[in-house]
Amino acid sequence: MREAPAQSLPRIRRLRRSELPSDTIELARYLIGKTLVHKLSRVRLSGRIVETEAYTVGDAAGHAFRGETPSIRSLFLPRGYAYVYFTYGSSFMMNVSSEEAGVGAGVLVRALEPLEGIGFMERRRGTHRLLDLARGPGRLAQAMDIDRRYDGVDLCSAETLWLGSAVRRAGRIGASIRIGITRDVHRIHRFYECGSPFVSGPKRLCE
DNA sequence: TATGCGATATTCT
DNA sequence: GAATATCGCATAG
Repeated sequence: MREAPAQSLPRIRRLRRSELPSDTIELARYLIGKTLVHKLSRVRLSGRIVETEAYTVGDAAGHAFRGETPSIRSLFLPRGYAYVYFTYGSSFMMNVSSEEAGVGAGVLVRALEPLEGIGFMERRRGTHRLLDLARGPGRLAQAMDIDRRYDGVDLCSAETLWLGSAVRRAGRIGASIRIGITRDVHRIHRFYECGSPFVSGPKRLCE
């Protein structure tokens, strides 16, 4: 498998914090179509964000619901910081903090369309199936080599892991209930690019 | 395609 | 001890 030449992509510009909407749900929608970039010493990994979920203030499904503890402190940073945690004994997941300092809320990045470093992602994931590289939050973190080292980093200024501009306009954005939660299940806080095969979850949630 | 289950580790009760 | 913002494999249809 050969990698797509990076020069075929439009230049990816780092997003400034002032460009990020200061509301959790607006940020979740805004991030669809934007890029997540991880610069390693020899490769650059990047992918187009196609699926997110919002975990707002007062949301019983959100980790910040019961107040600040050391393990979730990154959710209480200003918008644009990474909150990375480990769960189910096997998966890391990455959120983007989404409110002002001291307020706990975030956006879970659930799926990417791989753009750069696809060979590296294939090796990390142990598969050559493009659709399975970053479809789902745990797979995404594994493909992008994201773990707790990145908990608390500023995605608007970090040298290694950052949010970038869109390489092409997002299609129509759909909304649905969220996946894998047991509390506040009714909230329509999941967003995705309609028709993208890189979106996770059952088909009935992708219309 | 859809559903079910076990694995696994960190955190909170 | 219980719960968990999941995954991958198994099985049935």
